[in-house]
This record gives sequence, structure tokens and C-alpha cells, in this order.
Amino acid sequence: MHIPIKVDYGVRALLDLAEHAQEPAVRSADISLRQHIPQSFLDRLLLTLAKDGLVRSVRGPLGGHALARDPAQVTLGMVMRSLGGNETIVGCLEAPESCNHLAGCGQREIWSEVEDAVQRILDGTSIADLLVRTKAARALVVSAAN
Amino acid sequence: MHIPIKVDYGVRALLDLAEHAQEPAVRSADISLRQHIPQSFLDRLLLTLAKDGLVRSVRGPLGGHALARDPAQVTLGMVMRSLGGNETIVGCLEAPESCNHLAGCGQREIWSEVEDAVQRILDGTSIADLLVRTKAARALVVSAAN
DNA sequence: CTTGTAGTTGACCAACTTGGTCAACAATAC
DNA sequence: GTATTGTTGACCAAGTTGGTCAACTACAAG
Ligand code: FES
Ligand code: FES
Repeated sequence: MHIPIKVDYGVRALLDLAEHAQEPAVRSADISLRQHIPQSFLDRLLLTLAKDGLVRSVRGPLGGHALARDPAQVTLGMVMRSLGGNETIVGCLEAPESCNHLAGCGQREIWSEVEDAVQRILDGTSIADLLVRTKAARALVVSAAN
Repeated sequence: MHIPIKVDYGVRALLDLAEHAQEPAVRSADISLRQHIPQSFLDRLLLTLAKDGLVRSVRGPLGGHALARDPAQVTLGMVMRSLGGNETIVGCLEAPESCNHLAGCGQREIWSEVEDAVQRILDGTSIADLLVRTKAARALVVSAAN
């Protein structure tokens, strides 16, 4: 049970784009610097996100990346599905015959219950939600420093 | 987001032990045959489960494995923690300084929310629960065959 | 039309995890 | 002492993760 760092990176990148939504395009180099994500790696992630329609990228000078939709319409679930690889919760998801020997494996429903619970949380949290959370967290840090 | 097959194997093994609780010890070879788990692999899993106090194993002829506790007291969460490796949901669990740069990463709480939800489901399901579920599933299969 | 900028693509990489095997070893019942 | 059964360590192939690099392509400005 593990959240790949790619997903966290991706979310941070989208959050960065949401914060700079007034700019027509944000360069990956800037995101990389601000979010402390290795740039070449970040580029791949942005590419994947673009292919999945979460960001719009434009090349050349003045180029960069921008959110393709309203931050409230982009959920963590989408990011996970985009970047998290197409792994399934357990090997026998769509290959039920491999585990379903003789009398059926009683665990299957539990594993998918788990999957559903995770998806519910992830699909219930948008980039917009996360942005206000992040700002609140930052405010806390600042006030603690005083 | 993935449930390693080890865990499923382990649960199936424990389920098998629970079903044969009247026998003083069940040989891993029998479990292997009944549950279709490669024996050498199963042996390792049983060893781990034994080290974590979930089964009791005895060597020699008449030896084998048995549940170390009441099936109702053994949860899927325990099996997961025992066999699932000590992976954490995201790298920066107990290394918050690595991600907590400048102002804190707002996602951290979401990831642990997810982790908690999973743990709640897993800790809320015991081998005993699963045994009745499995029997019900088997009854369904049998009735469907008639 | 050249030049610089910035995203895209493919090849490649080390480290780690997963699922699994095998042979040798240790305990124990008969 | 012998057969049986769990224990332990070494080893393995395949896949995933996190990451790099060089080449390529699109485009804006001059
Ligand atoms: S073997 Fe497929 S879920 Fe149990
Ligand atoms: S970087 Fe650690 S949770 Fe975001």
C-alpha cells in the first residue's frame, strides 16, 4: 500500500499551476525550482498529465504549462489514475478465473472495498480544495514563526 | 496502490487453518494443495506469520501449522502488517523534513487520511468474518451449479 | 531565416520490490 | 536411525520506481 512520489509531485505541480493561473503559461523550470522536483522527471509527469487532458502545454519561448480545467474539477483521483500507473489493487481484478478456483476467493470483495474507499477520498479532493488547505498550512507556519 | 499477493496468500492460508482448527496441525503441503499456493513460497509466509505470533508451527512428523489465536482476533490489518512489508503510504511519513520544504506540503494529511481509511477496513475484518463470507460464497457457487 | 527558448520523445540507468525456487539444516515422532 | 516437516540462507527473473541525457520539434522574435 503505497502512494508513488510521482503522484505527489504531480499534485504539487498542479497546485503550482493553480497558484499561477493568472500567467498564460508557467515554465517547467520554474515549477521545478519552486516545488523542488527534478526537472527532467517533472517534464515527463507534465507530459503525462497533458496527454490525460489535465494541463495544456505550449512549446517555444513564452511556452510553458497551464491548467486545462478549473482547479475544482481536477481531483486527486484523476492525478492518481494519470500518473499512478495502471496498477490494480490486486492481480486478480479482471482475471477472476486465476484466483476464483473451485469456490471463489472471499477476499476479493474486501480488496475492492478498500479500493473504493481510497477512490472515494481521492475523488472527493480537488486541486482547489488542496490549494486552500495548503494556504492555511502556510499561514500556520508563518504565524508560528512570529 | 496495490495489495501484494503475499497478503492474499497469507489470508487464504489462515482461512484454511481456521477451517481445520480441529486438527492439531496442518501441513503446509496440504494448505499449498488446497489453496493453490506454491509451497516454498507459502513456507516463507507461514514463517513470517509465526514470527509475528499469528500461527504456531511445529516441526517433524505430525508437525504443521495452526492458528495461534482465535480467528475473530486476527484481522486483515495484522496480516497486512505482517506480510505486506513495512512500506509506508508515502516516503515522507516519518521523514517530514524531506517534503516539508519552506511551508509544508498540504497533501500529507490526505495521504494519511487514505491510509487510515484502509487500516479501518482492514482492521475491521477478521479471519472469522472472512470465513463466514467464504462459506456463503461457496454455498452460492454450489446452488448456482444445481 | 536564423537563433534561442521550451516542451517532447526515446534510450538508458541504478536501486528496489515482488514472486518464486532450491538446497542444506534442525527438530521430532516412531 | 530414519522419515517427516518446518527453518534458513542463497539465489533468481521480472517488473516498478525514480531519475538522467541527448536528440528532436515547435515557435516567437529579430
Ligand atoms: S486470489 Fe484473487 S482475490 Fe484472492
Ligand atoms: S512531499 Fe511529502 S507528502 Fe508531499
